[in-house]
Amino acid sequence: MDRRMDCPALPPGWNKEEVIRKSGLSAGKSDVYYFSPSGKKFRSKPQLARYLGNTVDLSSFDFRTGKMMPSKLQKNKQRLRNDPLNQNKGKPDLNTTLPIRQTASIFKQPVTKVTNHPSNKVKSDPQRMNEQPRQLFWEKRLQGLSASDVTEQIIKTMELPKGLQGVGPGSNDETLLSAVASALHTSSAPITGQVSSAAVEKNPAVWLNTSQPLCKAFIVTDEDIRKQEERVQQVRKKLEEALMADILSRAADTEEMDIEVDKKERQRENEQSELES
Amino acid sequence: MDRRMDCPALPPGWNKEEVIRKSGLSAGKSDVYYFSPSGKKFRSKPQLARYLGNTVDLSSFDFRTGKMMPSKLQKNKQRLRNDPLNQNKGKPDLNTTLPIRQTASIFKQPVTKVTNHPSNKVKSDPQRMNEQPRQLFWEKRLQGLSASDVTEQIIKTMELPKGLQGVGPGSNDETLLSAVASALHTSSAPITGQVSSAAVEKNPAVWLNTSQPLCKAFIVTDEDIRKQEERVQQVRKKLEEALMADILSRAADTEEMDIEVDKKERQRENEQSELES
DNA sequence: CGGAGTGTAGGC
DNA sequence: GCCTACACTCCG
Repeated sequence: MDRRMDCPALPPGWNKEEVIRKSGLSAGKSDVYYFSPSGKKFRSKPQLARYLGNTVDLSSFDFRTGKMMPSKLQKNKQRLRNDPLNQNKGKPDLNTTLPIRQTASIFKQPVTKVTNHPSNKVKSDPQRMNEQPRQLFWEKRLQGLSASDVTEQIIKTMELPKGLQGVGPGSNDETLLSAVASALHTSSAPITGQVSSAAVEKNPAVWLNTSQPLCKAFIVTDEDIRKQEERVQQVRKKLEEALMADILSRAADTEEMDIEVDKKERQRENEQSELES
Repeated sequence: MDRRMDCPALPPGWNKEEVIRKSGLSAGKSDVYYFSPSGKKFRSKPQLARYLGNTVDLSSFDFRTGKMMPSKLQKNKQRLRNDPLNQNKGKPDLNTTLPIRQTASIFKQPVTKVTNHPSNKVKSDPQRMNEQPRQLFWEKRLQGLSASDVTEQIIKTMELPKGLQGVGPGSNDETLLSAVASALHTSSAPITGQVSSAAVEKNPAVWLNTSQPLCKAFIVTDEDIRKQEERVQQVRKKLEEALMADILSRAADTEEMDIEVDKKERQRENEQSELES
């Protein structure tokens, strides 16, 4: 297969290509590439995962074949296979698994799960635990960047509440947004802004709090909170509708696949009990 | 140790490097690599042995530490330890072990051992048992190659007896030598040359004997054999002198090591008998 | 396509 | 269980 083929395991519009090496020590081996709907080329699973973030779960995705391989999941959990409590074949149990926040953040976002059992934990990214030293005004490196969705359309910038104001040289609405967004993604500590923002301008080395973004301290009113809750409700409703439509449109394919998987698993189990009897 | 170090157990010019794995499931473990004088990288003992052939005896070589470990030799012979006949600590017994021809051939050379017991065998390389189809005049691919020793010094070419003459297009002394040497290394059949060498030039597809080198048939006289025997005697004497000098120069080190090994073994045996009583 | 770095089957 | 030996990935 030397030409681009559809790849059913990825979202619609993604293609896969396999190119055979013609010479050298590795002649006859092949390289696999994926192409996003907009044509961007991907050469490895980490590269793909970086791009898709957690919009797609690639943990069981086999890059070479382009298929989901349930066997890959067993790497960290050999234990689960014959567990009688575990009849849900590979799908995570939403009642016992801690979820991951479904944003497009480049970092996994912890979710606090509140129930009445003391053993509940918060998932968090261990890579973030060791905080690194930072340059003063390091957020200025983010100037000129803009967000885009998976089809590479640039997402229009966001209106920030009037209460938020930047701090530091050359501060404007764009850098303010970057600074606040970065702070939300890179620390789980509360964001309070720079307390002594007048002093910061005069002697940043002394007065800048590097664990806070380049924005002045601000007040969040009850009214702010109520408005935000309303917005979240609306967006969730839209998400629900989109997910329902997607689930319905895939139902036929998925059902076929599940039936095949079930058949094979049952067969294997039968063979096993025959051996044991 | 993350930088290339000299490795005294191997020929001069060989280096050893140890690299710690930085990430992944095996983080903290290390990989050991060797580098030939020309810079080729070796990642395992079998790979090293394949390259060095029998120019170096690696049977007691410990790949991870880069040292000769006499204890490694005891793997196949726990039984011999307390044998009063066995005072030669780990050196192979030349009376019972079949030797390997000590040439620099890239292939192991079988040695015929003639005694009066019917169970004696000839060692041979199983990789060579399946003979491959060959191109006519395939030896021409060897043009321009020259032999070099382990320190990469090019070895000056060899005077061939006047009786030997090439056959085929563009034949000269260099290709003749390659052809004869290859034949000696790749087949254990007698080398007789091309019988109908005039006919070969006219229709090689019909008259060329591909299992023989591109040289005319020749006569080996008794005189040739006597001269060659004399040369072999002389070279063996030089080899004996070199080996003696080497053994003497290493004696001090080796003795120290052997004493340590013996001490530990005796201690272990004492502990063992105490446990058993 | 090469090669450093990591994964991993199979031997002990 | 750990290690050896080599396959493979990923990125230059």
